[in-house]
Formats: sequence, C-alpha cells, structure tokens
Amino acid sequence: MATIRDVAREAGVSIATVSRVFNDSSLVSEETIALVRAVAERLNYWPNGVARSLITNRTHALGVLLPDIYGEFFSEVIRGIDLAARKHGFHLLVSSSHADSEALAEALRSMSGRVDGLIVMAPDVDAPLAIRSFATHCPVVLLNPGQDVEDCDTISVANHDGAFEMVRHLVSLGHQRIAMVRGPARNLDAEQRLQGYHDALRAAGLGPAPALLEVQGDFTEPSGYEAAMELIARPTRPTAVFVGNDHMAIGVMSALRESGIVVPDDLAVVGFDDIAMARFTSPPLSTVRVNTALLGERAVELLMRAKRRAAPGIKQHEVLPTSLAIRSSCGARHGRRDAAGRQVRTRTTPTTSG
Amino acid sequence: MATIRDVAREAGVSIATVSRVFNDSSLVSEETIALVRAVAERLNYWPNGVARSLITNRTHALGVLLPDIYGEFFSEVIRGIDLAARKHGFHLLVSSSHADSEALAEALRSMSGRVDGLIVMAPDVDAPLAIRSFATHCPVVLLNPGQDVEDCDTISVANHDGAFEMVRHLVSLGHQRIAMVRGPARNLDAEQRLQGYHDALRAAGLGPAPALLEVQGDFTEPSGYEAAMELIARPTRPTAVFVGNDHMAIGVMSALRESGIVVPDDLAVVGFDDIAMARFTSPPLSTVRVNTALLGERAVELLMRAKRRAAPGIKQHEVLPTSLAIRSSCGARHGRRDAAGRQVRTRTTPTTSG
DNA sequence: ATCCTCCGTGTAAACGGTTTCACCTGAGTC
DNA sequence: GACTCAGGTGAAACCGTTTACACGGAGGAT
Repeated sequence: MATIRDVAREAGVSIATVSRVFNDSSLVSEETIALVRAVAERLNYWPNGVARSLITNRTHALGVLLPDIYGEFFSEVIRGIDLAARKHGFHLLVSSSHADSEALAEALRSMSGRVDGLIVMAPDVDAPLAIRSFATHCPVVLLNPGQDVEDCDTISVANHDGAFEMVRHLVSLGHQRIAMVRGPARNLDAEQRLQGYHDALRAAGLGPAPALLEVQGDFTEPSGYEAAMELIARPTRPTAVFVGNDHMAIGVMSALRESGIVVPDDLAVVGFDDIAMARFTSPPLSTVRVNTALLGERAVELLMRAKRRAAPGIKQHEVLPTSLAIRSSCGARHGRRDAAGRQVRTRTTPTTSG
Repeated sequence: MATIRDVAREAGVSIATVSRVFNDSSLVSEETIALVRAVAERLNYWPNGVARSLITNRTHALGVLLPDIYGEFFSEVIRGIDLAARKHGFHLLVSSSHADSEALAEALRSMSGRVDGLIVMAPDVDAPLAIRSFATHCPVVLLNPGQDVEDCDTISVANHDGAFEMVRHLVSLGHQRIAMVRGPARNLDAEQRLQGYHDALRAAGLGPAPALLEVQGDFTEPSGYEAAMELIARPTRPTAVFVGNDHMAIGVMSALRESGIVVPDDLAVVGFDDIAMARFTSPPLSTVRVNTALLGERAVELLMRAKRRAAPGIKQHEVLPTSLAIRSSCGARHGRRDAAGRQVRTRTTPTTSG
C-alpha cells in the first residue's frame, strides 16, 4: 500500500502538502493540487484511516454493543442506527457479546480509542462500572437501560404508557377479565409493561392486580406457549390476554390453536413491539407499535448532540412514544379480513435481494 | 485518558515494559507485572486500539458493506457474520449504503487501513474496480456476487439447485402447469432461480419454458401481489406457482386470498429463502431453505483462511447448499395443521428483549 | 530601497503504541 | 577471576498521518 511519503516523493513535494491536498486545505495552489491528485490516483493512494484517527482523535465510527443473542428487534434497531450514522458519515463498529459483565468490559476495552461514541443495548445489564468509566471520556447512549441511570444519556421505550393504552383498549372492547403474560423478572421493559397493565386495570376500576390472571414468561416464543397452557388450565379463564411481547404472543396463539380456542372469539390476544411477523399471524396480531428503527436513529442523534455539547454534566433521557397497531386478534376488527389483508400488503418494507 | 507514558512514569519503569505487560510477553518478572497491572488499574489505563493497529497493522475488525436498503435477509447474514467474527475475536465495521459505485468506492476508501478483511454484499453491483484494487492488499469475500468473479473469494447460494429441487417437488405432487414469478432482471440470484425452474421443467418433460406462465417481479412484496393478479388474469391458469423469493410469495398469497383463490387447493404456492415469516403465513409457506446465518459464518471463515493462506493467487468459490422446507402452501402436507403449529413453536430462536 | 503582508510550501514534532537491539546484572562454569 | 549466558530492562526507531511553526519570495505601501 502506498503511503503519503511515496506520493510526496513521486510528486516532488513534501508530505505536508500531500496531506493538505487530502484535507481540502485552501492553502495549496491549483497546480499542486492537480499534480498530487494525479500521482495519488496513479499510486492508488488513500490516507490511512488508522493513522489519521491517531493524530486527529476522531474515528468516524460509532460503537454498538449488543446483547448475546439478538433477534428481529435488535436487527431493526441496528438498521435504524446504521441509517442515521450514515447520514452523518459514520460507520458502525458492532460487537455482540456479553453474557457477563466481564465480557462486556472486555468488549468495551477493545473499543477504546476506536470509536467517537457508543451505543449500548443490554437490557439486563445495569450499566456496570466499565460503561461509566468509558462514559467519562466518550459519549455513551444507553438504549433501554436496565434501570434508571444518571451517568449516561439514555433513550427508552414508553413501555408503561404503551401497555396502559393497550389494556385500556381491551377494556373499551368490553373485556373485564384481562390476563397478562409477563416478561422475565429483573428486566425493566417487562416490569414497566406489567406496571402499565396494573395501572390500566386500576384506572378502569378492575384492579387491584389479579394474581390468578398473571403468568410468567421470558420473552421467548416457547415460554409464551407454556404460559398460555398454564393460563387456560386455571379455574377462571380470562376473555383477553395482554402478552409481554410479540414473540410470546405468537407462542400463545399456537397454544390456543392447538387447544381449540378461537382467537379472538374465545380469547382476545394482544402483544407488544409490533415485529414484522405480527401482521402475518392468523389472525393478525394486535400489538403495541414501537418504531424500532427510530429508536436507533434517536440514539445516534443523541450522540451527535452530546459531542457538540459543551457541558458533559447534563445528561439527556429520551422516551420514545408508542402507538397501538390494532389488527384482528383483539376482536376490534373481527370479520374484516379483507381490510387486514390489504393492510398487510401495503405496510411491508421491500427487500433488495433474495 | 491515561497513556502508556503515564503508567510507565507512575510505575517507575519504561514504556517498553508496560507494553510488554499488556502483550503477555514472558520476559517480564512477576513483580514488575503485578506492579504495572496495579498502576494501570488505578489509572484506568488500557492500550489505545488505534495506536496499536497503526504499528501492528492489525485491527481485529472486519468490514461489512451492505446494499442500500436491507431487510430480514441481510440482518440475518450480519448476525451470522457477527457470531463467527466474535468467535475469532473480531469486531465488525459495518457500512450500509452504496446506491452507485461511487458511494461504494467512498465507503471502501474510508475502510482503508481500518479492517483486516472485507465482506461485500451487493447483489446488483458487479464488483467494480474499487473492490478489486482493495482486494490486492486485503482479503475480500463477495457474498452472492452479481456475476462470476475471479479476483476475489466468493460465497453464494445454490440458487439453481434449490429452484430445481423445489420445482421437481411440485412435479412430484402431480402439478403440470407450474408458473414462476421471477425476480428483477440483471440480478444473479433471480436469473439462477429462473434457470433452475426451466431446467426442472425440462427434466420433467414439461419444457420448454412456457412464456405464458412467467411473470416479472422485483423481489418486493407488492410486486408479488401485482404478479399474482396478472397471472390469474391470463387464459391458462397454473395449478402451482414458484415464486422467486418469500417476500413476493407473501404478496402472491394476499392477492390470491383477495381473489377467493384457496391455497393450496386451487393453486399451490412456494417461495425461496425461508425467511422467518414463512412459517406464519396462512397456510404456512413451503419454500427453499437457505441457512442465511451460515452464509455469513462461512464468509468469515473464508476470510480467516485467506489471511493464513500464503499464495493469494488462488481464489476460493464456495456454494452454500439449500434444502426444501415443506409446509402446507404446496399441498404436500395439506390438512396436517397441528404438526405445522408444533413445528412453528420449536423452530423459532429466542429473543432477549422486547 | 526598506518594510510588511500574504501566500505557498517545507521541517519537524506530535499522536500512543510495538519491537529491535543493546545493556546490565547475577549466576554458573572452567 | 575471567568468561559465558540468559533473563530482565531501557533507549530509540518506527507505524502513517496532521499541524504548528518557520521560511522564502512576490508585491504593495511608505
């Protein structure tokens, strides 16, 4: 690979001049620019990014730390991040990872100096020391932090309000016995959704929280299946069930189908997240829509703002609002299959390849 | 941020010694190691990755170039890449983009020196000059290259064979008039699948290719919808349709449902890719399974091997085999709904969060 | 003619590490 | 006691850039 010295020698100028040409400095004469550019082209030269970063202390890269296994939700967030980052001319340095906090610290260390900002998505991890110390010299945004954090900028989903709205919707459809399949304990998303559910019940005069109508899941599809089986085996059967996320809701619907329970006639089912699949279940799943890609986009914007910000003391905490995606599984549109089919057709995003 | 000099001064040793400690050199005494580690911990020091890369010429990062818009297919490939890269201790430097080849060249340049290897996914781009010149000084793997390429390692999907097998399966179910919804012209995936379809028809004694049974799409869901509408309006209606990818197949099935055509009784439908959604359509979509994550994983392995390889002259071209995912939409399992439901439940990968 | 400015360019010092080589010391050998 | 040897350490070169500063020459003002 040709270096700046090769170009300088070949063009008969100093390396400083070559550097100036590639940094659009206005102090170089037209002829010199043309000469240097020509030589660079011929030698197939381009400034080495690493060397550049070392001296300028800017890398034009954002770090992204993902949880160990990630599914559709995270893919979508990454896409949002990527799109936004690209707009600002940034790459993404991605590292999935991090079962334990030692693995996370390790990943963090190896990002050290390589990124201009960091986005951490680790819903179970409560921002350990490693992240905080990283945040002292580099802007960090926590996505869906596992707990309330003061040391970093954060951006999170309006879990409580989304759950509240959805349960209120079920109430408005006439449901009185509304069950919930909860997410994993110690997961903030799960806890906030549960809280929203409780609050909505209470607000509707249906509370306090009916323990017999709550069942535990862990955000995976199989756990939704098990949860549904457990729920329908209980003495008091609900008329509607609010499931902690869409993956579990799909499991719930499989279980119900196998048990001969018709959705939504016998039991209404609603989820949370609005993953792409939600539109394709039968019946299509009503769910709380989270603009996942926007979540990533906002994270990038927050980082960009943090870089410009003079006082690093003040941290920002953004909440991304949700909306209801009402389809057929809750019974609100029951029977209007065609409309649902039509909706399916127009909402999907195109793909480039196969 | 503390530098190596700070640690050296504080510990009363030279920077060389500190460096050795952090590179597990065996030539340092136990006491010195302990001392340096302690000081480093106290100062919160970790070697700067960029400076390290500059001198060692290794970055522990792989570049990933994506097409402009990407959907589920590419997310899945990235996940495979990420998983495999992580196993080797590598990060991913991701850059989506690249409508035109100038944008691609730009992205390529900014990766210059920042990565130890590069994976390019750009199905429409025919490996322009920029990629080739990059490949002269850094291993490059092309994923699903737009054409046959000799200059780089490549890895691609067995499009022809997958299509061939699927059409043969349809034939074995007794279908005689099998239509095809093609992918975009000039897309190699699309062309190879078309070729497989033709060859299978000919092999079954049903060829040559029936022009009246072919209709054009562009791999998007709406285009599948339009294609189906066009197809059923034609005089000779097929009994089965092989759709170029799953996204279009979903569009096809919406169109058929709206038109009152029952799948698979009136018309069998099969797709290609086995995207996650394929199991959730009604009826579940029979399709050609591509192990997408494995595709990414293989790409990483190829890069790792290329780095070890002495002679850079010999390029490898790997083909990833496909298999059939037979569900209900082709009629082969018609009526066995429970089994399908069960399958759905066990195949899905879990997600960590909501 | 002298002095200033301004423009274009070169020199050299960073940036934060790794690594080669030389040096020192103490132990072992004859 | 001189010599070898090996283990531990430090000095300095180097990686490929950017950039502060110096410098020289042209041109205008005095």
